[in-house]
Amino acid sequence: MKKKRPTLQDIADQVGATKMTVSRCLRAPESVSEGLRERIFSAAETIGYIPNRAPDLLSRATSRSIGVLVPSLTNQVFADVIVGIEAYTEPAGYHLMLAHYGYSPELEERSLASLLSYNVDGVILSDHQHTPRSLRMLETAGIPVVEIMDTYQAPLQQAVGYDNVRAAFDMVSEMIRLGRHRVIYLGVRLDERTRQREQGYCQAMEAHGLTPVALHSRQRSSYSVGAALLKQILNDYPDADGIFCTNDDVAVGAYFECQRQEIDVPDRMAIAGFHGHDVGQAMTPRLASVITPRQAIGEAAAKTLLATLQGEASTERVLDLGYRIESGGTL
Amino acid sequence: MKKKRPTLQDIADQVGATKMTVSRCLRAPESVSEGLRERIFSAAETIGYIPNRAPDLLSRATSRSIGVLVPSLTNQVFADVIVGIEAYTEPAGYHLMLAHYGYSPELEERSLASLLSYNVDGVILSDHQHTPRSLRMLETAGIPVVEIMDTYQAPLQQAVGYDNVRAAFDMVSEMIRLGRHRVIYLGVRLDERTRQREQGYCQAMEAHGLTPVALHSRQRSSYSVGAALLKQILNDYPDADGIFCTNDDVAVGAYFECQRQEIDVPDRMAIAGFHGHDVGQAMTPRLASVITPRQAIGEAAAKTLLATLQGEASTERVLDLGYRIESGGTL
DNA sequence: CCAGATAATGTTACCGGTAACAGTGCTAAT
DNA sequence: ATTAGCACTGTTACCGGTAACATTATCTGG
Repeated sequence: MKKKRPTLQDIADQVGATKMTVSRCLRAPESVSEGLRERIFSAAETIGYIPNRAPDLLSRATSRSIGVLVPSLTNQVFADVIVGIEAYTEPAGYHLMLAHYGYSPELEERSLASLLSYNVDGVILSDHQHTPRSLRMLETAGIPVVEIMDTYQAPLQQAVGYDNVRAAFDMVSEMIRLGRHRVIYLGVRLDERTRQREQGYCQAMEAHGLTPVALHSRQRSSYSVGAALLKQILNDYPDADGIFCTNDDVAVGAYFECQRQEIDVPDRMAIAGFHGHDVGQAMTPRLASVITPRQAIGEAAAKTLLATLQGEASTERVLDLGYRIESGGTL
Repeated sequence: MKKKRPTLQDIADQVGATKMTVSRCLRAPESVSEGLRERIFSAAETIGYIPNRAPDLLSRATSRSIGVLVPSLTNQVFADVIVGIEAYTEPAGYHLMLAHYGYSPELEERSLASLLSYNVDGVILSDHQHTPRSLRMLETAGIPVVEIMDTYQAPLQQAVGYDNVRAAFDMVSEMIRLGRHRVIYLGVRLDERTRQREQGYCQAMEAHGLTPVALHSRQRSSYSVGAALLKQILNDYPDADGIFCTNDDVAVGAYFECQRQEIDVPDRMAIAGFHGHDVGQAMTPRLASVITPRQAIGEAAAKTLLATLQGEASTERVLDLGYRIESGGTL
């Protein structure tokens, strides 16, 4: 026999009123007479009342929660995004329901179903690739959806991000401009964005009459993958003079390997990463990278979502927050 | 006029049955006649039914969700822990409700109240310092609680972690054993564990008749803080021959600064960190660090919590998962 | 051929807040 | 004195599943 947790009724019993009055008192204290108000508050305190979202949730008002789906929680990129989201949702009294799906649309579907079963008021998705079922669910749920991390051409509803293809194009163009002509692309885990960046890389190379060469690893991104890929390059493409990595982890890992093999960076090998994470920006030489506005993306996505929830008609469908090419000291 | 999302009743209407039958069909298909079963499933499909946790939540059964409170989402440590937790909760059909509190017990209280209002079935806390109100809420909520990241002497219910004081003591002892006698402690953001590690550091120094010196930064942990603190040491304690950092970020930042100033590591300056993150373990020389079982902590915490929820009496209150001293190449 | 088991479905009530509406008692103005 | 008006409190119903119980149809064995 476990004692159940206190309800409004328990407070009401204590002060000799109805739960309706108690409810009112807690939501609009001034609408209840002073004496009663004091007794209600003190009873709530001593009894240890904890508000309960469940009824609200059931009567379809609002769950005051936002579902956030990210491919990975350990990826620093999404940690930054989440911080940005929270910066807006927390003050607004919204709670985040976080789930990750390991870059798999099928798992995304599972997680999405789970989130929707909690009646989230809106969702933020980190990809544009969704299963037909996911699309169905989102449609029938009838809630605001924001897709982040790219300027998707045809967002479900709204998108916030930057142009991955163009960012890669710009970075590789810069490398070529600085005299690199045998730049190799390093990709890991073939997700959407890795492909887009490869596309931008290829476009830049071809625009300058150069031959694109891409190396991939199936493993998840890590420093050691970067190191392994660099070794492979030294072996298979000994005349390569630069690498453009799909993210900073790979780039830093490759740089560490260069250090070990006493390969001069950037003289012998230029290295560029993506995202501009702390490690790369703190080390010497500073890592060349595409600095992406991760936190700003989270903030903008949350802001947009909350605005939509407040019924404010959203003007634009795609919000491009851009990026910045940081040449650092490795080009 | 927005169309509301489909309910069991909608399916029931479609197939000419009651929602009770539909409910049964979805939960135990074999208890419904074959023909009806098929019609129900196909109706559910075409109508786009999404399960709804709200009623369950309200009728106090189970929310099938676990609240997880971490001080920071960007801190790699907790990302790892969360992955460990998910590894257990996800297959069990539990959803995580994540919140962070920026190392502030007051914010922890706020977040906790929010989590409890969603009727989470259990909570995992990353600290042992709680406000009186938080303690009250946990008590009245009457749900399982696991405190992680240390072997707290007197856990609220159960604790999973490692001994921060002893870990620091062991690492510093190792540094002293290797001939370092003027080791300095670098702490950031004075949270509980930073203090515990300082305590272990002091104990080790004093045990060898050495004078402990601690430097602190109020800022949050980062590579640049590590670099800044190292500069300060070179200035204020020019004869220091080693640093023990409260975490790897600070240690790696300090190492980068040594590189810039061409200070030989470890000959002139030994560096040790805490947690054994990827960067430190991937770089050359490998960073000396206390390798903590972060993911295992998450797994064990989730496992314990789920076991308690299943009514299995838990034997031990404190689970010590230990740590490992990695000497790397910086000692 | 019927009692009684068995399978399949229906009925009712409940969880805990709150919207909507309905009092109740008092003051103030006609 | 009557009544409108206001401040305060109470009553009822509802949200959507499902436990518990009731009912009906079907079947089986003596």
